[in-house]
Amino acid sequence: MRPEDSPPSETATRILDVAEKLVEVRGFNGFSYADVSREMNITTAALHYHFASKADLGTALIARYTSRFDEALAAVDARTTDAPTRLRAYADLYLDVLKGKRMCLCGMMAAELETLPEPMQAAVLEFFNRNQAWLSRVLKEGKSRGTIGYPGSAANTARTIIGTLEGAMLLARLYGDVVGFRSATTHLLAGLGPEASVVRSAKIPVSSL
Amino acid sequence: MRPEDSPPSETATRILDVAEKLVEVRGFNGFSYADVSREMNITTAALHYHFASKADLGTALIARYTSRFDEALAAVDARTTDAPTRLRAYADLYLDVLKGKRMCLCGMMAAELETLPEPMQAAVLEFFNRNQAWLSRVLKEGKSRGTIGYPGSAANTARTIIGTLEGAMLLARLYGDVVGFRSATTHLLAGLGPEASVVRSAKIPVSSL
DNA sequence: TAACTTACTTACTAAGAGGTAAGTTGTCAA
DNA sequence: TTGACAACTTACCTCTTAGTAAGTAAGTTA
Repeated sequence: MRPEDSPPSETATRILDVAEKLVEVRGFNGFSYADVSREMNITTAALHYHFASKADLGTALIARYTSRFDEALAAVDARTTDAPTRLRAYADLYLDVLKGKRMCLCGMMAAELETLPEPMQAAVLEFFNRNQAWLSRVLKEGKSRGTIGYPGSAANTARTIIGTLEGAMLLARLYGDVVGFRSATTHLLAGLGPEASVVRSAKIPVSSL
Repeated sequence: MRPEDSPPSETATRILDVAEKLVEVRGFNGFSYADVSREMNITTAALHYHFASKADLGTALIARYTSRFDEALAAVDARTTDAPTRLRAYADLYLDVLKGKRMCLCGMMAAELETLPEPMQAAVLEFFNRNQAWLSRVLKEGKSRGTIGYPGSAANTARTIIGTLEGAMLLARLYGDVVGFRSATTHLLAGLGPEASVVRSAKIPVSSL
């Protein structure tokens, strides 16, 4: 077994690349070490050398995905201070993943959550918590500057945004078109205009409390 | 093997019940015949008697789920003619499934789509097509009566609605609360008020075309 | 140059997957 | 009362799964 905490070797990186694609297309329960090994001309034993167990591989996948997302969000922060533009940029991050019949890695794992080993479950939750925290921050800033509006709490709205984007990805992949994803994000962001702060006089009734 | 096209026996129904719950919690790739047999005090061979292959079981699951949904939609149609009320009722259908840490059966299978045998893939797509058709009809009726508004095509809006609800379920299950789901549906439906027909003067810029 | 490390391979194992063939039991119609 | 059938069980099979143990070739370090 290879030493821990050392910078990931080139092979380890390639394994993560192949495995990530497999998870995003087939899910964590939908691929095996054999699939990865086949695509790499390497034995499954070699995979175990780099990632002792499948759970370890899964945890590493989520960790890398999360930190990439963190970097992307930091880049968005650096690029603009305008909240609506930041939200649009956030939606575009999902768009990048979607190309190539893929789902968001963590969206996929969220669906399979109950079957995942506990450390992976915690890591998936952490990914969404970070997204929610970033979005909440942007939403609050936007509201205080009057560029954005939403009813209820920022945290709840953030969660709604994430859910909408994950769902839009699911459907876009199903129908094999990116156009549907675009219209969904447009609809979503349009609903976050400044006027949305006002609680709408519910034309559409709220059912059972 | 049992004769086909006969009305499903009581045992077959129970198998479907148990399997459906397993799929909604763990996914189609996340359970085995052994899991079902364990929960039923029956052998796996008996399962094969009722459903020759796992693919057959999966197809039967989707068929039953789809026809139940069809019935529910027909019931909504019978209950009210008001488009906004119909949409709210539609969202409430998802809410029923969500209780008990479950995902929509077909939402789950949509995530795993690439790993499913082709007949199941077709059946999943059919489920979403029917939902889209029903929603499109309701949306068009609502628009013509001025009770509902949306930009772009009814088909695209319908797909957005489905995606939003599926995504909201995913997140609600992840965080173990139904409240988030409610706020997501409220946000969604609020964005379908009559004034939404007007193409908004995009406060939030549309990025790359 | 001996000792150690890294990055693998070969060759295995146990458990679990989906699936099958043949036999058993109970019910019911002719 | 017999034979046919539905609804199973027992006892298997084969393949795939994750995982392991032992060995090896190519460096690297002391």
